[in-house]
Amino acid sequence: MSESATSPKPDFIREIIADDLAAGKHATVITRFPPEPNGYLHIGHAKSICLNFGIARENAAVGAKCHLRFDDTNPEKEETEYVESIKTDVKWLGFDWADDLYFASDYFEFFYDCAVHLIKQGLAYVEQDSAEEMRVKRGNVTTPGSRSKSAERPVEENLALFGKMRAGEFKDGECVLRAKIDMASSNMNLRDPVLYRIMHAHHHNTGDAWCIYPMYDFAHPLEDALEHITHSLCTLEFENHRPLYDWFIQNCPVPSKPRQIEFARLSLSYTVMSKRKLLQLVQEKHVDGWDDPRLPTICGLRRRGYPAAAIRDFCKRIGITKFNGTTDVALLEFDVRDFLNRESPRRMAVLDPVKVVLENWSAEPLGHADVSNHPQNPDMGGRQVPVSGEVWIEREDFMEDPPKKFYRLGPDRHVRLRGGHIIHCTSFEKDADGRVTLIRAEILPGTVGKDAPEGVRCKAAIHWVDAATGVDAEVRLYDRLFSVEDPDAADGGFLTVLNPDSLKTVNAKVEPALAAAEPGFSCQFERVGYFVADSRDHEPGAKPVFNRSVALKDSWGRRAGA
RNA sequence: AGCCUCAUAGUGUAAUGGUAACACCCCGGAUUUUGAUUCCGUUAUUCUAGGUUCGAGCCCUAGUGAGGCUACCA
Repeated sequence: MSESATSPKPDFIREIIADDLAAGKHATVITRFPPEPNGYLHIGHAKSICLNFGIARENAAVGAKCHLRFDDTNPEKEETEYVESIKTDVKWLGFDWADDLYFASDYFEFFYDCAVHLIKQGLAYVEQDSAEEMRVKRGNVTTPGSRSKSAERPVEENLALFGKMRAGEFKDGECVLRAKIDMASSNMNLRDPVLYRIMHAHHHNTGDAWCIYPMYDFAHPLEDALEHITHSLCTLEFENHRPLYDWFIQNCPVPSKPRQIEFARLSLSYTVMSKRKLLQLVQEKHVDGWDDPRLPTICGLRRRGYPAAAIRDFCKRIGITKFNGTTDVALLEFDVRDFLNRESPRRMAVLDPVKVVLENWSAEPLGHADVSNHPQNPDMGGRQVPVSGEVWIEREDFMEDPPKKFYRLGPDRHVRLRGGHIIHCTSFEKDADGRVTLIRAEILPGTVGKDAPEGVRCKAAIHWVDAATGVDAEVRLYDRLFSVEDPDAADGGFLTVLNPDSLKTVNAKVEPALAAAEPGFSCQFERVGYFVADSRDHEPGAKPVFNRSVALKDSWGRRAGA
């Protein structure tokens, strides 16, 4: 069992698609995930990826597909590094574009032809007003805009001018190509939008072949139509662009008529999701890089130990609507815990060790303890953990003066070493600061695999690591993701870390079986949380490094270890 | 201010015009060789006001609140 097998909720988009299919409007479904390669993917993109690739997968019976298309129409912000990272992350999330990998920049010639077509129809013209003049003449939401003299230029002149734009005879910003639609429209997007601007810039894909680049509004519908996309799914902020999208589909010589449908983007509590701010965090080195485990980037979540299947489960859980809300990260964390709980083997580790000396060990010495890898799933088998007369236990599992409902070790108390004996604490030592330095205890012979004998009160089993064979491991601790104090502050917003102690490193004792953990291996450290062998730092043969992934719930009303 | 979109427990989502529900979170209980898991249970919901209708979360009108648009970004 991996990912929960529940089929996705039939959201409004899937209903539209089902209706279109039933009505014979399309023989199949083709969707697309169209990122601009100007940054790394984050959990918000995962929602879109799961939607688009998910729909394709669900309609595989009619040959549905989902394209991966890089919307690379702005050479200033795009880099090959981002293209590669996006491919990696989409794959890691468990999706496959097969042969359908495209670049908007491969369609530049077609876009150009469409522009020429619009000019010939009298539907586009070369504007020589400056950006500032254009802004002023565009009017505002209450007052209609007005056209410049450029709009009256004859077709032949526009054609010649546009040819010169392409030929590089103008400098950046000297002129643009605009669609001729409606300067009085209540929809600002229709007030003669810019189609092409001049940029003498190097493009990651087309190099220096072009010095004019198409705008998103113009290029996107053409890209969709060219690829025979049936349903073009995008986020809510493009709602007002749909009339323009349809206008281009209507007025350009395109081979198909895609339909744009909008849904709400993901917003997560306590989390920065804007590409701009993520970029800032990375560039200003507030974080370790794009894959810093505190970041909500796909690679960050991966390094943090979030399974791809859990992210997919989460995307199913939150559904698709047009409601603009903020999802609590608790929903995400639940799916991660839920998946890890089912899939991760259990291992023992001690983060803050105190030594326990078992003074009567020779009364019933064990070579090893037999421990189940997953008590709820016997199929995962068990393992033998070496044990001797000295073990490490967690400091917080011993209390000198325990409160009422503390069930673990204390003076003259009993507790079970998981998979081993029940032990009885006989004495302990403290240093000058009152810190416990050593615990002395006795094993109760005959209690391995047996209930506590009559009269012995033992309600808990604690994890431990054998002092003789335990392995030192580096463990990186962190809890919450990054957050912004005031994202919309007048000063541009201050980026703050919710927990400044995040990402601190401690040295832990782990059982020998973990020393050989493969990168990406996740396990549950009993009563402490889920950990993953770091997928980036951990080199085979080196000392293992673990990241704490998601804390277990703690019965004291907080997250364990928080 | 004009136009567009949205509004269901604390959070995310369901509900051919016909008894408002599921999950998460929270709290309580049972089981437990992980204070986890599992199981059971508690609390709490249709933004407001009108209208249509035998009947409205759903349809209509107005209001309120939230988001988007006034880039040669996507």
